Amino acid sequence: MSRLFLGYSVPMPADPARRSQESWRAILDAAYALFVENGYQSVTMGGIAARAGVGRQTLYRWWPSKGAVVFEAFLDKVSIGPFPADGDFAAILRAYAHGFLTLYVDGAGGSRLRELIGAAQTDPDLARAMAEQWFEPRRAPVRQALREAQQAGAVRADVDADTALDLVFAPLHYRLLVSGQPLDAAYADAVVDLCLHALR
Amino acid sequence: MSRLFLGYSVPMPADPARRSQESWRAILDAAYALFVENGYQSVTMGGIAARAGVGRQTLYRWWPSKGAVVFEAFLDKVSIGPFPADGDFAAILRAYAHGFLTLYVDGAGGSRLRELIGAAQTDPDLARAMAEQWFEPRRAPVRQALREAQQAGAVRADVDADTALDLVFAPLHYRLLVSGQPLDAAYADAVVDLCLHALR
Amino acid sequence: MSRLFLGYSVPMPADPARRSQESWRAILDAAYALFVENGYQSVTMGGIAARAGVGRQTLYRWWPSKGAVVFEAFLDKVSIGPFPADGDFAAILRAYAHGFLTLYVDGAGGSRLRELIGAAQTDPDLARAMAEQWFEPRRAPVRQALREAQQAGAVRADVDADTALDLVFAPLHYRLLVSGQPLDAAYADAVVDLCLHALR
Amino acid sequence: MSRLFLGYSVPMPADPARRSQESWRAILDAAYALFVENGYQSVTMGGIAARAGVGRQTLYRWWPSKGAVVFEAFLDKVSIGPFPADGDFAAILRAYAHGFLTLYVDGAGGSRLRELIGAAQTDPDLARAMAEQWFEPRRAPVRQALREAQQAGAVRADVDADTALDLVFAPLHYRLLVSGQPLDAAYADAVVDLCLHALR
DNA sequence: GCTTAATCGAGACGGTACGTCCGGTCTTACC
DNA sequence: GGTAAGACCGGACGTACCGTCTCGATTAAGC
Repeated sequence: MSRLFLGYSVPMPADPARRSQESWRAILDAAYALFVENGYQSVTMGGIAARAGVGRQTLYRWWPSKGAVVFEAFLDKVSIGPFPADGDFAAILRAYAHGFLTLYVDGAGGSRLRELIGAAQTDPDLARAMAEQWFEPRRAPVRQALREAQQAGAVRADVDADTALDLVFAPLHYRLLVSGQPLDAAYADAVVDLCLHALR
Repeated sequence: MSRLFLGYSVPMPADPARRSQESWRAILDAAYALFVENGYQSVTMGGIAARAGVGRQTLYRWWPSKGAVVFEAFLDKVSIGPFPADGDFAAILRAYAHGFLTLYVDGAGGSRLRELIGAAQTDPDLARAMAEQWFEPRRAPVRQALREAQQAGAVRADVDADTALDLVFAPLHYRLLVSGQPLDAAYADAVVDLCLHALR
Repeated sequence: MSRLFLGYSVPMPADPARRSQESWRAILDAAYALFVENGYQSVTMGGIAARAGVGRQTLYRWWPSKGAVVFEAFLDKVSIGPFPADGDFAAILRAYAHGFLTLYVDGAGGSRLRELIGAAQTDPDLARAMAEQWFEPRRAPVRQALREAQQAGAVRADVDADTALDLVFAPLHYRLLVSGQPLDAAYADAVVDLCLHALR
Repeated sequence: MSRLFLGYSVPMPADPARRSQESWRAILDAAYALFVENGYQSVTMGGIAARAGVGRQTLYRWWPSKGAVVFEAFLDKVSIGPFPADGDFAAILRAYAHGFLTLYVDGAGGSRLRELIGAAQTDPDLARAMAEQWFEPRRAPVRQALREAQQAGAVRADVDADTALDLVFAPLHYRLLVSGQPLDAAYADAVVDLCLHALR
């Protein structure tokens, strides 16, 4: 038997109700602190356990890998938004674009997200967990707003919603992960404008 | 003293003219083979050296890290294009989009590129090298074609060229690296169409 | 408060009358089976508990250590003798020598005794328990017979009884534990003969 | 291919000539110090490596187990004798008996030997190594002296030499390892006297 | 019969040692 | 001086047990 953890399928580790809340808290705190301070690479299972004052086995009992712990710690600490979810579609789009931008550029943990995405390239479970737990929840309201705008006739109805969403989310992450070119407010605005133009 | 290697700054390791061509060849072949067969994570410096029949020190003498060797091996083996560089801008854009798509989806080494990009998230030297040696050379001709199209009046002149390029390159990499949604020809076409619409 | 267990002094664990007879039986059976099958080293408290279908705490409640459980299981299962306790002293000596020999060479649990003696070298409690519960009960009748033989004038009276006993018991255990030389019936006979010669 | 180490058969670890003399010295010193200070049980491979300022892998490269390291360290540090090897057989016997006695009772490392013998009960390689490298070299001169005494007619010629030797060596080790009764000079003398009586 | 307390199976917990793997440096002998 | 070979120190890995602890469920006495 097995259970799902953030999309991970791991051997059933008995009853989650029996796990120690103190240890769980201490582990997430320690993992996040080490992640933010020194970066993903230098986080180690042993280091997290030591900082949390916890046995190493306790980590392995509840998480299958370093990526899983760090990502759960990330989810536990980092939030984005909330943003206006109704009203002008253009404003919604702009709010989200600037929200991501701020997170990636300013935020302590946010600016480390790219390292997590990097780790996910060789860890399919982490990749799935991140897609489901982090990205999709942030795309969903925008997708909803887009559909409403399409029904209202403010946006072309012949475009697949996810493809349209990618038009604005993708460039931000492309600069974050790939191109190395500047990622700033002016760029976010330009992308949003082009996107709106494409969708009109 | 130091020299530049693919953007890496490494301590000057004596006279490059004296390096063994056989070893160099064997190392790149071994590194690429291991990379394609088992993935980036499981490539090790020792493994490359053993497979190449080479001393471990020889790797460290000429490359600063695993990422550097593997990326040079990748550059050595994987190519994309050439694509038509003049004529209809839309056709050029489409050719490039499909070129990347094919590489990432079909190609042996190409489908491993995402792992290299992943590694680059915690290795700034590798990130710079990849941006300069891999991505920029593939963007340059498209940027040139875009500018000519702008001068010809076929494309809006009030858009920054790199931002415009991102509109088509970014979504492909976003789906590759982040979203987990399908990356196929229909998507590439849709993205190109939207992009052209935005730029008209 | 504390109680004595086979020479161990352990914290008093409440009322022994309340202990579960089923668990006690199952534990001794499991411990002995694991000991005989895989040897002392590979016996673990957790392994015993699992095989006995018993909680780990139940072991720790009634026994202070692995050595204590295994030795009690050993005592519970392994016996030697009885041997003729009166009559010719030489015959008694020979009977005991061959009894030990058979146990060590043939017996399932007996041939594992050397491992228990080994463990006792770093566990004073186990050493004491073994001396009192295993070795002394087997020496006592021989000592008694020796003293009677001394009084009857069949054996020199100027020799300390324990020293004399050692002359025959020691070589058997020396070959078992130390020298690695063959331990067989011919050797046992030779030792007994020499011993009798020394004591005449 | 493999090589012999103190009777151990281990996978061939390349050229012993290349091993670091400094590390080798530091390891034996550290192992012996920890052994004498805290006892065999509490010696760990990691502890030896740390105290020696050596990588853990270096231990595993050259020794197959804790027992092997500690025993080599023991051999390196602990000596016994030399004793007079010719002249009166009784005197030789007495010298050896007192030599062992002194080692086991007084000596720092010597009094730990029983723990090594204990470990050997579950480690056949260690048992063999100890028999060949420690015990046999100490028995050999006495065996030689015994044979000369037999030829000179001072000792019965109808007794197997090793059996006769056991008569005096065994009781000392029996009290050390098994019986828990006092091991002192008076006992050693009594044993030697009885032994000489048996052999006359 | 009811309550109360100790024992039971189960298993999570903080630790410690294991033996392996790899990173990056160094040494040696050959070319 | 570059090279193949490989020993070296360091340190992270994931596993196995240790001995303690907490949890309900069960059981057995004493009221």
